[in-house]
Amino acid sequence: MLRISRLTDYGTVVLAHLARDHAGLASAAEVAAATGIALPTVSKLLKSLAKAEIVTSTRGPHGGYQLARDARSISAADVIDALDGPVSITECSASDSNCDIEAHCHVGSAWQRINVAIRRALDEISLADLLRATGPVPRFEFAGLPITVEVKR
Amino acid sequence: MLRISRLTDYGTVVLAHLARDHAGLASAAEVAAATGIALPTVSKLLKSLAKAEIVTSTRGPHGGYQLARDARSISAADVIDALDGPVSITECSASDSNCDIEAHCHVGSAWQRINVAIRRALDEISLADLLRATGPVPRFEFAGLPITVEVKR
DNA sequence: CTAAATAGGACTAAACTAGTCCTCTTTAAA
DNA sequence: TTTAAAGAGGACTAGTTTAGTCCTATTTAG
Repeated sequence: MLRISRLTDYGTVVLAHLARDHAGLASAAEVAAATGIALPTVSKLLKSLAKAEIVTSTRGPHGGYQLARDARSISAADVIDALDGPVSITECSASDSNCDIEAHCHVGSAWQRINVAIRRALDEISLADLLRATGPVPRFEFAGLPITVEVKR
Repeated sequence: MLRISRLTDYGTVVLAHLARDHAGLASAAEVAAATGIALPTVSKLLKSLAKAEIVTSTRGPHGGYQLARDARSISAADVIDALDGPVSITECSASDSNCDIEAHCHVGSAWQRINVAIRRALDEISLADLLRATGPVPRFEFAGLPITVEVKR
């Protein structure tokens, strides 16, 4: 597993549409038509994204949504935060840790370190990067060893 | 979200116990007592880990489990694969993609690139690394920019 | 032979997710 | 000033997933 929710995935598709069609306002209905995602779902997504200030909304006739800032200033982490809640790889890396086995746990900090690293990587990936069909594959390092990235399976 | 399941988290705790207590066989009951995780759950975890050849099992009285190989040769990705199924950040990055909106999707490859990168990072983190309470925080790079890792929120 | 241990899988309850729908508010235009 | 197009906010439901338990079979040391 270790996956983002389908809504977050759809969210990036919706944002991608707004970023491409950067002329201005697009209504939820327009986005739904363009992306093939059901209107109530698009509407829900855009409302969440507006609340997170990733898009701005305009009410009334001819209203709609548009990106609140440049696509390069919107990170994958922003989108995940808005739609899936904060990234935390384990329950105990979330703030309200009430872990039953904490007293016996010898691995807590390790997952948290991984979490910070993934988090940071997602912070650095912008919507603009997501839009580029081709481009550099992210590179990771661990413990000082550079790692070249290839598809493995 | 973007989190591993609680079972996988517990799995690392169980493996940590086996790695620390490297004298040899430990029964599921012993591990349960040492970790504070309920016996049926520990048992289930160890069965899955045995199937994935991360631990070896010995039946009969005085039987139990032990690591199948050195803790440095067991990666976080191995554990996640065994307990959570293969890592794939979105549904369509899994092999059996049957995405309804594929025709409209402009972001597919991007998540897959992120997925590969996270996957690769998890491949490089060993159980031995997880056990070190302190140690280097993983570093990531994206698009050639080195990123220093700090706790951000 | 017996008992300690794992193997395998069925099953249930709880939690979470996705998706829909309803009512209210805002606002442009007739 | 009225109307209708749009978003805001939230309640609700169905479906899926996950966690956890339990039962029966198999293996094997003593």
